[in-house]
Amino acid sequence: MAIRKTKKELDASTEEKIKNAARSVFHRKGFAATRTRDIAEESGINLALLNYYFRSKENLFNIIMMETFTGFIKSLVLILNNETTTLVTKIESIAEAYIDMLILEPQIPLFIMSELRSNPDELVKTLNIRSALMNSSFARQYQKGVTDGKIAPLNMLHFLMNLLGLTVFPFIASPMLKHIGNLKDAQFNKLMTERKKMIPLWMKAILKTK
Amino acid sequence: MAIRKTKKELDASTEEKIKNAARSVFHRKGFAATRTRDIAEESGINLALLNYYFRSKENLFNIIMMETFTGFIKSLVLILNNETTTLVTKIESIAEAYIDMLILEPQIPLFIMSELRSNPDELVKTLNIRSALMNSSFARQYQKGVTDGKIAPLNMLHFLMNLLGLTVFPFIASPMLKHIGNLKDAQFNKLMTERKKMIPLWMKAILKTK
DNA sequence: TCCAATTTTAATCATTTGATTAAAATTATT
DNA sequence: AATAATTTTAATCAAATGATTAAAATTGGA
Repeated sequence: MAIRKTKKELDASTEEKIKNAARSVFHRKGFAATRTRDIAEESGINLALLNYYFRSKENLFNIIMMETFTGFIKSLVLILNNETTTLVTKIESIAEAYIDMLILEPQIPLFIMSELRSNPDELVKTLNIRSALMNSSFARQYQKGVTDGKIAPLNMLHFLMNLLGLTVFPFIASPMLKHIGNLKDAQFNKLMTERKKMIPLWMKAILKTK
Repeated sequence: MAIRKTKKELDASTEEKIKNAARSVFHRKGFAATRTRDIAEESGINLALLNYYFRSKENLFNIIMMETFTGFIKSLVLILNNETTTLVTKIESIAEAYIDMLILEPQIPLFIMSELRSNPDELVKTLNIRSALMNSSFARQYQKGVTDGKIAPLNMLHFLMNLLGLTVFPFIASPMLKHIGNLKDAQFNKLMTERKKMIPLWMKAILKTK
């Protein structure tokens, strides 16, 4: 006999509907420009339900922000901590994973960076990305490369800025870039897909620069 | 005899005081998070004066946005249109000019990109960066380099993304980067200053990548 | 010095917006 | 089916916010 689910479980749980709408609106407009009524409307619920389930706009936002940020960082940390891959493979994985992700959710980087500007690093500190990166397999491979003279002796942060700059920046600047190149979304995405192969080549060239 | 100035000219013109405060607050918090009262307070004026001089928050914002954006693009267009410099020199000039600018005004890129997301390209179209770039000295040098086989055959937009990504992105991601590297402002700026020399080297390496 | 024009202020409006409340509707339990 | 618990709604509140207005103060010119 089929298991009987409660109504709540059946219709995607109102709570989840609100969160999905909130995620969409917050990502698109940011905290300050988002009205709780926007979220209510987009999720097809009564405004009061938002406060019933989440107590406040701020609380709902913090939940979304936390999920979004951890989701964004998780892939990076996972790849950098993989003990079974080479440094070059890690670069390839990051370019591929992030560009795939960002083609699907292009608003995420700008959302995160904008909101981090107002929120004085609380969240960043909580997740402690520093120790996750500095003790990673990648960090050791990078240091060894430098010591062995196979990598130009450069602060690892430069490496990170370069990799993320090449990968993430185009999505942040996409309104400008689309205009300059007269590109539709599909053409822009095609360019980004090309970069999945190119960025590793470029990063290798950078690593060897003296 | 000394020329007698009107009171308006003497005390930096109320209008200018309001604009300066508005620029500062808008750059820091963005349009939606900015209260007209914030601007009034920061400029030491009565709230009504803002509307007396600028009619509305939106109008004042548009003025600031226009000035900021043109200021940001102007350097780029000027350098790329210089007929007397080589392509490599142009790269060096851009890295140097932008990093110098951004060390002084690090909020500008995030401000521009955030606001461009809501404002569907109106402004971008008005300035018509496309034609300014596509007909530039740089564009011709780049195409010639590709035809002569001295530059890897790549869409010029990739080049632009790379140069701006390496130069501008660190300032957009600075809250995260400062945390990861445990950096104070001065240390961060020192890293950025290092990049003025490194970015041209990296870009040259990228241009040769096949 | 006096007057008209400009600038500034204090008070107030109207709307927007986040949040609450009490009642209604629905669901789960007995 | 009756009752208790949960969920949803409509109405409303209070504070925040952009804007206006009428009066006061200041300024520049006659």
